Amino acid sequence: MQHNQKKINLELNPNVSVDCVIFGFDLEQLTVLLIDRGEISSAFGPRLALPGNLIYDNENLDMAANRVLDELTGLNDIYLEQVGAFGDPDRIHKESDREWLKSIRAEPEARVITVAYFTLVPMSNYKPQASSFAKNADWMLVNDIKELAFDHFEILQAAKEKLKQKIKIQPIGFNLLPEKFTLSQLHRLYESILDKPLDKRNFRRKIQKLDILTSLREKQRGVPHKPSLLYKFNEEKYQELTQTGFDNFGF
Amino acid sequence: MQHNQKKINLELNPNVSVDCVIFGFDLEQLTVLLIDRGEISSAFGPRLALPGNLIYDNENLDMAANRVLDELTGLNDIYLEQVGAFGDPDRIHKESDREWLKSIRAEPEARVITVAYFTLVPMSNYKPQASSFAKNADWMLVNDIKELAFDHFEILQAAKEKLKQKIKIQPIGFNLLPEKFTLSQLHRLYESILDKPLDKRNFRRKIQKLDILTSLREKQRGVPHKPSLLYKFNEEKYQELTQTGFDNFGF
DNA sequence: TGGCTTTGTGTCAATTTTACACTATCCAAA
DNA sequence: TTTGGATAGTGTAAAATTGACACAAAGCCA
Repeated sequence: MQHNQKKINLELNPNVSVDCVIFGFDLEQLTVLLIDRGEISSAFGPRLALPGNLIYDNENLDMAANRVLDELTGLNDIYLEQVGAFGDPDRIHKESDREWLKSIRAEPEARVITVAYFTLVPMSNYKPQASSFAKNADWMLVNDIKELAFDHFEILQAAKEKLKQKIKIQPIGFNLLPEKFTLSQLHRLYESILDKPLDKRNFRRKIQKLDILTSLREKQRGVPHKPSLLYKFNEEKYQELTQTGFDNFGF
Repeated sequence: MQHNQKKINLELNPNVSVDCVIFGFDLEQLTVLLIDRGEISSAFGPRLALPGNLIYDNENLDMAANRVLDELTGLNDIYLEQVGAFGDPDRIHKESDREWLKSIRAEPEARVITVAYFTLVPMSNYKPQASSFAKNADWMLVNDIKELAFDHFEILQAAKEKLKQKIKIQPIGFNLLPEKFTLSQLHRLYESILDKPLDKRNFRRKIQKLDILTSLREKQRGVPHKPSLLYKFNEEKYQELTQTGFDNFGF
């Protein structure tokens, strides 16, 4: 999908940007989509950054996040949720970041507030294609990331927290797992996001009780061990729970 | 440094504002602090708005929120938590809002993204004093508010949700109740925020189990009914719970 | 055939939740 | 002084939930 540039032909707003934290899951590990800013930024600091850029004056923030993500990585039509606004005046303090901004911005010294968004997608369905000022765009293991441009590492931490909270309150997985999946895969998904081990039997019990799974009369094939039963989501229940949530606490 | 930033730093950033949702509690009901924008805005729409204004180019968002709140209402030194960013291009769509902006802004038509903050304070300790473009500033019952300037009603709803979430996860009340308070007062506090009745006995049991209350050997005086025992917070435990939270769910 | 790997399953004790009703104590008014 | 009005304070039993824990079953492969 190409965005119609005629709709967005006003000026860039020099003071507001959006950044996207796109988490990916490949049935094994949690990753995040980063762009490589190339040589210019490499002299003094990290080349990697979250995909993000200034917004246009006439687009809303959600649209801007989707547009920017598309422009830098080719991913589009993704539902994004807000993490929050980040706007320390000195968030551009690394020398490498300043140099790089000079190469891509009309007003590289302008004060910028950024609004961060996040989501979680199945890696296999989204093959990033770098363009614009992104020299490369690829999934990186979340737990391997130590440093990022600007305040992006801080934003990543905040997004991880949001994701952890979200998974405790809403079902996630519909789009992340294949249509037919095993309970072990769902189990690994939760462990990856919460970043801690969960008891197998207790996990299964809890999930079953939510009543969002339909057991298929079908087994895994070709695995060198006992094959797992396959399940699919009960879409109706799933949607319902997405609305109501399954908050457990609460006076 | 290519050019001198000092001039710019003293200017308002025309594109970014902050708005504050200050909830108040008076041992009875939940209120929110609003400003009256006066006659200019009244011809076509609501006069009431959340306290908010543009940020300066060299202040961070948290500081800006505190400054703006102080300037408009006289309240200061309040810890504010972020709700999120709101930035529809058409958030200034009411005629009354446009007219009003013309009277206070250098660039009344500029696209503005606002970052909303919220907190909860004891009403009795904070007596708002309107100044700047606020003609008046006062506490209004949250449940009575039907309409506000710009997208402030939407912001208020979001802040209410955040507050509900927060109260389920962290102790709130230390600053809201008098040093010595009754369990009924704490009970009303929770009911006001969650906006639903809570069973008295179950509420008391749960609170007691948190072990943050110290029972005093002292009774209420002068009430026309059985006097309540007074309690105070165990500050140490309270601080601890503020850090760790008391999340209950969770795999 | 045996070994490797992962699946799938049940129970018990401890804790937590929910629903529910009556007596005690103070003030004020008669 | 008595009475009525108002709120405080208290316990229990049934149901649901949590957490800890171990072993047999099923498929592949060498």
